[in-house]
Parts: sequence; C-alpha cells; structure tokens
Amino acid sequence: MAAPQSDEFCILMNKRPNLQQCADPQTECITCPIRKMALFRGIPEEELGWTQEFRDAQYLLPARKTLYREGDIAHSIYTLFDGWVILFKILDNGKRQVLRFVLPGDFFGFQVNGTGAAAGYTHGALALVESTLCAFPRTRLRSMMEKQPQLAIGLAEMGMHDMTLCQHHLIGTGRKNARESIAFLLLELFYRVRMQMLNGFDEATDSIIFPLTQEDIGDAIGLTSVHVNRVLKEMEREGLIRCQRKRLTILGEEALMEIGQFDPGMIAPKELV
Amino acid sequence: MAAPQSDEFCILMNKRPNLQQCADPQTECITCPIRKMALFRGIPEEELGWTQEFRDAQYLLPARKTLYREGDIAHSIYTLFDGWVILFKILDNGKRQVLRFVLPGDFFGFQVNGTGAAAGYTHGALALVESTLCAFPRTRLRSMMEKQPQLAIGLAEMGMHDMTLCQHHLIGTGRKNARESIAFLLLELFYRVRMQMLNGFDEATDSIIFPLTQEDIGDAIGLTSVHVNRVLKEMEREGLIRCQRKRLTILGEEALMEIGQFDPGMIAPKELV
DNA sequence: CTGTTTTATTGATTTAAATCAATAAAACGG
DNA sequence: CCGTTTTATTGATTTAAATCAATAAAACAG
Repeated sequence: MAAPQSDEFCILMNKRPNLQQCADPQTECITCPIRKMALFRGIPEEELGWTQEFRDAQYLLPARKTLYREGDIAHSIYTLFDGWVILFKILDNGKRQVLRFVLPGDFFGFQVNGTGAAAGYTHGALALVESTLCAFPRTRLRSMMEKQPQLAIGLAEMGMHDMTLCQHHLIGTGRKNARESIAFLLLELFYRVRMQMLNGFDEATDSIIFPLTQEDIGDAIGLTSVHVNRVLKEMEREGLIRCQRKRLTILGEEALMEIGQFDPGMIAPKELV
Repeated sequence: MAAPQSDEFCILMNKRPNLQQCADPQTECITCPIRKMALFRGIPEEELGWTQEFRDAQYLLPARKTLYREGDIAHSIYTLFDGWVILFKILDNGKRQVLRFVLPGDFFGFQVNGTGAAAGYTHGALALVESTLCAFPRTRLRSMMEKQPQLAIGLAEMGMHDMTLCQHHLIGTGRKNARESIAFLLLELFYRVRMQMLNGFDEATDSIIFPLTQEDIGDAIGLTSVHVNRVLKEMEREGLIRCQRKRLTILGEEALMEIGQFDPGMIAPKELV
C-alpha cells in the first residue's frame, strides 16, 4: 500500500495533472475483484504482497480527461480498475486513430519509444468516463518480471490478446466496408463489456453502457462521424440495434454477426500453449 | 540437434506438405548469426544448449508456398532464419488482409485459437521467396518459459514490437490516403530489411530485394492492386522510388518520410523498461 | 526456348465514403 | 434552470479509390 503523497505520487501528479489520488482505503491487490482477468491472474495469493508493494497507488481520472499524451515521459504503467479508456494517436493532418479500447482489467501504458527514464509513450490515453486506475512504476517492471516469470508470461499473453484485437481492427479498416466494420466493432465491445460484467456481479443482458461518441467510433475504424451516423441510423431502422443516450442495445445479434463476420471465440483471451 | 526423420519431423511433414527438412549440418543455435535479433537474444551462451534441444529442426519452404492456413492445427512455432514470409487472413468475401511481414529473425506462429493440442492458427502463412525456418514444438513453450524467464520477457518484447507495427498499419489503413500509406510501407520494409542486413554482413544501400507483388502491397494497406500501381507509377515519375524486377530503390528518402509520416525510430525493436 | 500463367499497366466508368453545410438534440457548467 | 458547448442528424455535392476491361510485360514450367 502506497503511503499517501509518496514521492511517486508527487512525481506522477506533476506530470499527470488530471489525476486525483483515491481516498483510503484503496482496494488491495489481494482482494481485487478484477484480478482474475488482469495481469496478475496467474500469480498465487501468497505472492500478491509484492504486487501490492510494486503498485504505486490508485487514481481517479475524470471523464473526457487525458491521462497522458504521445511523447509524455512514461513514469507509470496502468491497470484499468474501473471505467473506459481509449488509446489513440494524432496524425500530422490532425486526424485521430483510436488504437485500443481499454476495459476494466486491461493493462496499458507499456508501449514506449526510447529506453530508461527518458522513454515516452507512443500514443495518448483518454478516459471516456470517470475511471479508476492502478498505477505501477515502469522502471521496476523488468526486475519484477525476473522475480516472477509468471508476470512476463502474463504480459506476453495479454500482448497476444491485444494483438488479435488490433489485427481485427486492421482487417476492418483494410478490407471491410462501413457497415461490416461497424457491426464488428459494436459486437466486439458488447462482448468484451459483457464478458467483464459476467465476471462475477451481473447477468447476461442485451444492453451495455456505451460511452463512445460517433466520432470515437469513426476514429476507431477510419470513417467520418457523419458516415458512422448514417450507418447506425440504418441499423436502427432495420431493428438490429438501438444506440442512444450512451447505451447500446443489440437486437439482431445473429444478423450483426453475419454482417460483421464476428465470432466471439476469436476475441477470447489467449493463452500461450 | 534434431535427429533426422524424428517423430516431430514426421508429424510436421504430414501436416505441412510444402516443407522440406534441411540437409545436415543444420545451423546450430549457439552459432546462429541472427540470434542477437531473435527470440533468444537475451539468453546467455551457456544456456543455448536447451534452446537447441527445444528446437525441432530447420526446414526449407519454397517460394510462393503456404506454410499453414488459418485453422490448421498449430504444432509448431517458427523463427524465420532466411527469406520473407507474410501472415494473412482471408475474409468471407474472399478478400485478403496481410497482417504482418515476417523478416529474418522474426518469430511467428504463436497466435492460435483454442488451447492445447487442438489449437489452430488464427491466420495463414505464405513464403514470398524460398525461406528457411527454425521450428519449435508449441507444446513445450510454456515449460521453456518457466525454465527461462528471459524467454517470456523476450516474447513480450517482440510482441510489443509487432504490436507497434500493427498499430502503424492500422493508422495507415484508417487515417492515411493511398500515397501516404504506400510511402510509409515502402520505408518501413526498406528500413527493416536494411537494419537486418546491417546486422553483420552488408553495408548501407538505397536498394533492397523486394519480392512483394502490387497485390501484396494492396492487401497490406487495403487498396486494389490497380490503385497501388497508379500510385507507384506516379512516385516513379516524381523520382521518389524505383520499383521493378523485385527490387525497390529509395531515391527520395526525405520526401517519402514526409509523405508517409515515417520516423525510423518508431519501428525500432522495443524493450520493456 | 516456348507456350502458359502471373503480374503490371493504362483508360473509362462507377461508387462508397468524404466533405460541406445547416439545424436539432443532448450534455454540461455554473 | 439557462446559456453554452458538444454531439447527433440529414441533405447536397464532391472525390478518392474501386471496378470493369483490355493489353503488355515478366516470370515460370517443362
């Protein structure tokens, strides 16, 4: 458990003005409800002491605030405890590409350019809704992995999962049309959110909280928000979905799967061997 | 060193009809010239005995032959020793998306659906030119990583590198036009090939062997071969490149970098911390 | 070397999605 | 609650790239 106002906290707050440290008592790693899906899932209970020690603290990031920008010095890596974060890159022409949707249990912030203390994030990170983050100092990651090989294996496995998602997004932007690509994205997020909810404290539903704007969707799959709107409206008219007031309802799951060429199995977390 | 016609060899040959086992003497891991860039780069000399033992054998895959298809049972993971391989996915509509260009020293074949012996590759693999592969039995990967944490760290780092490339391809298909996207791809491959050549036995040059067809390029960045041709011809007319007879020459490196928004640093291999 | 297949090239036409533009509806801050 | 900002919606027009089509050139197999 990090001491309130630790050195690491102060460094982090200087650089990450949008963060607020959570009030004690913070969630402890050993009782963490999302642990079984997170980076430390393979690590036995009795070892979680050092996980906790490794962790800096929990922070709160308000809705629509930036956690870090591309190029910012990368002090920390993060696990999303609660909320919804997007990782993105801004191009020279001002356009934005969403690289990843981060959901609770997901690990992020380890992709950097350069090495050591000067390493900078390769992308930006933005909260779509108020989010709670567990921060870990980046510089200790390697020694932690050497102490706990399971951590490196977990990181490799999570990397593989992220890679699969990234490749599916690439297939979407590269070889699917707007309708197919949108159908896939909606189902992917629907399944990922629901999988995470089912992880204990909620039951199956055809509806999820969905905080993306149409521009966010467009920036994820390479379309303008205008065109995303037209396709979503058409899908609503066809009775496939309902998408309003930050809530997405899947009405024609089978039809959408057909359109988007989506199979839930392919986005399941991966295991090495 | 694998015994000729080992069990593993026989299993592999039944499933991978295009493979030919290399004649002895095979390259040994301990003297492998590409080791410093490959998965085992962090592993000390004295430990490479088991790497060699872990390895099944070296195989030859002829040009334009398929190593495996999506869904094939994944017996092996591979390091490309020499040649050029693409990983791809075929969509329901018959279109193809190239997911990754595999160059010597790169590791591939670990992305699978399912677990254990029934796991199937998530993508297909095709040699663009005659290629030499080192094969490792997939089922032993986890125990090997547990024995050698450095291997898991290496895998995580390579995964991160692949992820960066995949994200750049996503940015290309999502938010760049044909000209920008092609400029980026040509430079990426030019730098990756040259980096690998410089790794010992060749000097800087403005020209590389480039076995991609215009259709391969199009399938990598989501364009038709017709449109790729028009853009390449235009770039040739402008004196930026020369691209013919399976050879690519970069004549206007600065201008191409500007067009493609390419920075060599961003495709450099990543280190965790 | 020679017929066959694959790949490259170029023009004419169509189309999916972008752009431009103008409200309407929601969300937000005080 | 109220003015302001962000997001959604819809129509009209343009455009980058796809599609269709027809050689030319290169690569390949025997």
